[in-house]
Amino acid sequence: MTCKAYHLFFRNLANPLKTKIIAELKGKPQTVTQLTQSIKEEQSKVSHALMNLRHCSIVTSKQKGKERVYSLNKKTIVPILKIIDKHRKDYCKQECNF
Amino acid sequence: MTCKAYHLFFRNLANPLKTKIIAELKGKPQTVTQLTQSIKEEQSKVSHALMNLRHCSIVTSKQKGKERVYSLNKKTIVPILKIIDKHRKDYCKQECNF
DNA sequence: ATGTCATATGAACATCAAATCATATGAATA
DNA sequence: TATTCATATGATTTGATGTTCATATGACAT
Repeated sequence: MTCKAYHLFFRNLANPLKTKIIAELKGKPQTVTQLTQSIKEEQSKVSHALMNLRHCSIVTSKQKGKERVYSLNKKTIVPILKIIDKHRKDYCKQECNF
Repeated sequence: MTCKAYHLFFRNLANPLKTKIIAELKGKPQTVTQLTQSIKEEQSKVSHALMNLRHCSIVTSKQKGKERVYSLNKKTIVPILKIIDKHRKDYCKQECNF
């Protein structure tokens, strides 16, 4: 089992910043600036994170004027999020608040 | 979204050693010694990895004489592995061999 | 063409997790 | 209870990953 891209994929779900972004994009597609505002993180952090997410096809982007709009690739992510929720219910106790 | 246990959970899937162990245990429950042999990794590495996996309820263990047998918590993991496979097919190209 | 807004990139640094190594615990058996 | 086999644990080193900051690119408007 040595699929680099595969491990990169899950590293995104192991990272608070990236899951914050995923959660935000679950609501609606957003530009980088919108994201930085809604999750209150620095622009370059967000851009770096989005780059990783894009490489793993977790998000897609399209140019719109001088902005770039990022969308969640729901096809792959939504089923995973469901399992996350289930697992959280089963095994995540009081220390959780998301 | 600040669930520590949740991110710990996915860190396991982001780690080659731990996914190797998961893949091995998919076949059948095994002792630590069996695992170290089948995946050819050091005992303490395997033990440390198993501890993490256990904390996240990805594996369970039961004592059997002086050995300890580890089993995969298939209820949670199998659906995730299915999504992994699908994602691999969709987005993982030639650089993958697992 | 220049300026401005939006985003991306690179390199240096900081942080955290994994590997390592030595040792401890625990169970069984003589 | 001393010994051996099996596994776990702790401390340290190492290595990878995220953060930061400064700067570059790119698109649009003037």
